[in-house]
Amino acid sequence: METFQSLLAKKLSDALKAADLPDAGELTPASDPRFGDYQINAALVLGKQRGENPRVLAEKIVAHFDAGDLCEPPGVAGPGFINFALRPGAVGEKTMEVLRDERLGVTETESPRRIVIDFGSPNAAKPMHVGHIRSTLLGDALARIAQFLGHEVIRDNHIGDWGTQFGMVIWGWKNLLDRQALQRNPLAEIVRIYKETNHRASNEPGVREACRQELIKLQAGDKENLDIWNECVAFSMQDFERTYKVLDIHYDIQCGESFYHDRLPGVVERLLKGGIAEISEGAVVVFFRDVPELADKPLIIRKRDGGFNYATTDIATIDYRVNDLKADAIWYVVGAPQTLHFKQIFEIGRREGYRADLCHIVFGNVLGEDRKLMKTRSGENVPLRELLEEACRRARKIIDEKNPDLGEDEKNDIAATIGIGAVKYADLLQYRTTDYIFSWDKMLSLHGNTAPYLQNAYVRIRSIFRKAGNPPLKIGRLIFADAAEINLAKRLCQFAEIVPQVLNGFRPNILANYLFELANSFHTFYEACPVLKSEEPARSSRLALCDLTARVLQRGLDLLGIKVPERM
RNA sequence: GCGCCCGUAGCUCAGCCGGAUAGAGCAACGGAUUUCUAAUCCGUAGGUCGGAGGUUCGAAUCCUCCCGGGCGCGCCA
Repeated sequence: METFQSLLAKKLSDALKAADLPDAGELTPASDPRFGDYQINAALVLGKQRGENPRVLAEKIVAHFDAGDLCEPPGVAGPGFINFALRPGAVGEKTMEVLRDERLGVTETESPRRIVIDFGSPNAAKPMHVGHIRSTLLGDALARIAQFLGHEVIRDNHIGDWGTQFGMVIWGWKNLLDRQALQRNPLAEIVRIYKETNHRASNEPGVREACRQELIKLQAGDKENLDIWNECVAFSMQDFERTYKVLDIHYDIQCGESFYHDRLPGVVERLLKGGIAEISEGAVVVFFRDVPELADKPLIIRKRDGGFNYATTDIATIDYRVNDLKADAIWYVVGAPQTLHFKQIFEIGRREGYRADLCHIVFGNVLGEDRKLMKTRSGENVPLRELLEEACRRARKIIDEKNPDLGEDEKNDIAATIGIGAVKYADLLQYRTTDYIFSWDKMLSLHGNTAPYLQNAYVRIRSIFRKAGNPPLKIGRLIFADAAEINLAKRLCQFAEIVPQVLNGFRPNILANYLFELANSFHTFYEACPVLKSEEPARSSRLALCDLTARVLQRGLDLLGIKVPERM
């Protein structure tokens, strides 16, 4: 479906051609409502290129512009902007078109790609904590949006299940394990033995060496150690799954580090043979002498002791995703500290001749309200499950105050929808690279740009339809008697313009912001325009606007991984 | 030392491939409620966009330097 933006862009292109000018500038929403709905700076750009007066050029373009029924004849303003104001009739028709469209006007991409999205990636033998939340939420949202836009998405959980920590876990398992505690809470017991072993290993050289030996045995395929490892990983996965269920996160594949274990020797051999890697000080190293930025940043892919490290694994991972999964693009949703690492890894990918589009999608830290990395009072990472439970608990408390008559089960369901939604929305609302200050009070606030605010707009609409007995929509034509109605309609038409932009720079925050503005426009409409009490044909028209608003809110929030309640 | 990221209203943040008078939310202040859920709406006030130069008709945005904060830089992941 064409958007207003694409329609205007076409007409503008025609006008430029007719005026014997090349395409230039960018058609954007008007920076101020006083300038209309859209604007373009083409005349300014062309004026600069050709050394001509931009206002004269703008007049020339406008003279050739065929507005049709779409908009008023465009005006020239300021230094040479061309402003477009949509005609109400065109807004009405476009809104009806969106109303009839399952996809709410969003067209699928013309160049679908197969995209592997690597996000989440917790470490086995440790519970998930706040440090995993941004990668998980951001990756999931990008996956949902890319999929909706018609890409083939493979969500991959690259679990850290083969690190050196398993030497300690296995030693602890053999020497410290409390079987009963394991049965009660497996992951907690694994964490306990890991911590205790870690503590002892740093004080007792004998324990340290014993752990090293356990790791070597594991990597050599020792049956007993492999069994222990398998059990630990299984317990971890169960724990992750519980959290993923709460968060409504789903993976297509979960190829952790261990999946690549037996491919590592081949990777090193190939890179050595291809001249990409060389031996230096006993280790196998890749140098990037011709890349200024990396010239003094070599990458070790096999340690002097013959062991492999995570760089080797990541190269093997690219191999698999490109050669076996046939990925056109791989998106790594991984924190900013690993920027250098991915530059190195991607450069190796290029040297291997891979054409896939490799992106490191960085994001900032989660900070506490003291502006330092978010930790518990005792200085440990905040377990994700506890954080999510706290969100639901707080949401529940507010529901008890606001709507005490709801049933117990419904209250709990709503609390989960609101609490989890609040956590997700607060995170996604912010541009991903900025550090994010975690604040319960802000995200669950009853006021402002929060998930509950957006959910409330949806709930108000559902309430209207319940009260009206869920009548079938009578789709006649829309009536714009009040400014709030046409403003809402224009906003609804913008959904199709916003969604594709999210992938340009990986910015779910622009979708979150759009949804806030939509909810805001709706609330204004809601205050100004009674729906059920109004006479026909306004009543049907307003019901249609309500219905479409609900659908856009629901779909938009769904693209962010957020659910909506029917009541709250 | 080198490299990357960040510095915008009292607070939290948008805006950053140059464009019109720099926008939200919170907090503050003033209004609106016989409610289709006030978890709402309307309004007021609040800024040398860290600083200094430069490019440009035009700079929060691009370039250089400086200050301040974070992170990363060969055998952890």
